Amino acid sequence: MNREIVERLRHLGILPSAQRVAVAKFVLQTTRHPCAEEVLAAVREEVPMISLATVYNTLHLFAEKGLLRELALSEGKVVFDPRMDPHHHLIDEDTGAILDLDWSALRVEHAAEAARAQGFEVSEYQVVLRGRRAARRPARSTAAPKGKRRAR
Amino acid sequence: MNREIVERLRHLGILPSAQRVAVAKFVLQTTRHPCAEEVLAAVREEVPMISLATVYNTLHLFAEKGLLRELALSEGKVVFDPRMDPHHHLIDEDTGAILDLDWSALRVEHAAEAARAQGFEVSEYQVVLRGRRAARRPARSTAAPKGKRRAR
DNA sequence: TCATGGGTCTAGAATAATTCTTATCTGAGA
DNA sequence: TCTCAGATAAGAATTATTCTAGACCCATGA
Ligand SMILES: [Mn+2]
Ligand SMILES: [Mn+2]
Ligand SMILES: [Zn+2]
Ligand SMILES: [Zn+2]
Repeated sequence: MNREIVERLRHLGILPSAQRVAVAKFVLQTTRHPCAEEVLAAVREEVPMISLATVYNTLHLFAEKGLLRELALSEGKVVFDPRMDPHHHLIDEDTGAILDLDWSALRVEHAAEAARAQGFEVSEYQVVLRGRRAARRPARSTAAPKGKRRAR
Repeated sequence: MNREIVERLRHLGILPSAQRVAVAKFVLQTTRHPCAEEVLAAVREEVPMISLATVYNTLHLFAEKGLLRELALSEGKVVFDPRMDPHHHLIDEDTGAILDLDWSALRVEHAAEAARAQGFEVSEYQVVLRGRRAARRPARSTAAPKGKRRAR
C-alpha cells in the first residue's frame, strides 16, 4: 500500500520522503476535501514531527504534479481534492462539508458558448451548489438508520 | 443620485452616514466584483478619511440587508457583488477578473435532484467557469489591436 | 443650554491562513 | 566516506479579516 504510493510519487519525479508519503496516503484517499490543518492533524498520527510548512509545500507540490487540486470554494480556506476528474461540489451550509457530485449527476449546457460570447475560452467549469441536509423523513421502523445513505 | 441611495438605505433601516452612502454609491453600481481593499480605494476619492474597518462593516451590513452578496470564488479573497439575481461567474485565469454570465446564458439541469440524491435541499447554485481571453483573431486591418495585451 | 445615550467611526491591536527565511538534516551518488 | 541538491522544521513575515477602545455625532429632553 505504501509501495504503490511510493511508486506513484517516483513516477512523477517526486522524491518519496516519509513526510510526503504520509501526506499522500491521507490526502489521496480521502473524500473529505481537507484543508492544510486537517491534513496536518491526520498525518501527525504517522509522522508526529511533520511541520505545517511541509504540509503546505507537499500539497502544493502534489497539485503542481497533478496529483490533486486546490479548491477555493468558500470562506477563506483552500481545500485539497484528490479527484482530478471533472465533477461538481455541494457545500453543506450548516457544517461547511463539501461533497462531490459526479459530472454525470447533472447537466450543464452551453457553458463554452456562453464564455465564448464574452471572448473567453473555457478551460474548466463546475457547478457549485449550496444547501442543507433535508429534514430526516419520519423513520419507517424503530431501528435507527445505519451507515451512510446511498446515493441515487 | 445620492438621494436615491439614501432612500434605498433608509428603506432597509440603514442609517445613511456619509461613509455608507459613499460605499453604496461605488459598490452598488460596479460590475467588477471588488474586494474590500478595492472598495476602500474607490471610496477614498470621496471620503478620504474612511477606514478599512468601516468598509468591511458596511459591506457586511449591506450583505445582511440584502443589498449585495459576498462571493468566495477563488484565491483568499472575498469579493462583493451587487447583482442579487441568480447568475453565473466566469473567472479570467490570467487576471483574476470576474465576469457575470446571465442565468439564461447557459442551462443547468437536474441540480436540485442531484443534491436531493445526497439528502440535501439546494438553496442556491451557480456555475463557476475559468478561462482565458481567446487569442484575438487575426486583425482584419493593419491597425494594431488596441487595449491592454494579455501576458503569456 | 447642557447632559445623556445610541449608533457610528477610526486607528491600531489581534487573529487566522498562508508563505517565506534560514539553518539544519538526509540520502543518493562520486 | 564525502558531497551537495533537495527536503525539513521552526519561527518570522505577510495578507486578509475581525476585534477593541475610545472618540464622535447628533437627536432628545431636563
Ligand atoms: Mn478544512
Ligand atoms: Mn479584488
Ligand atoms: Zn471534489
Ligand atoms: Zn456577479
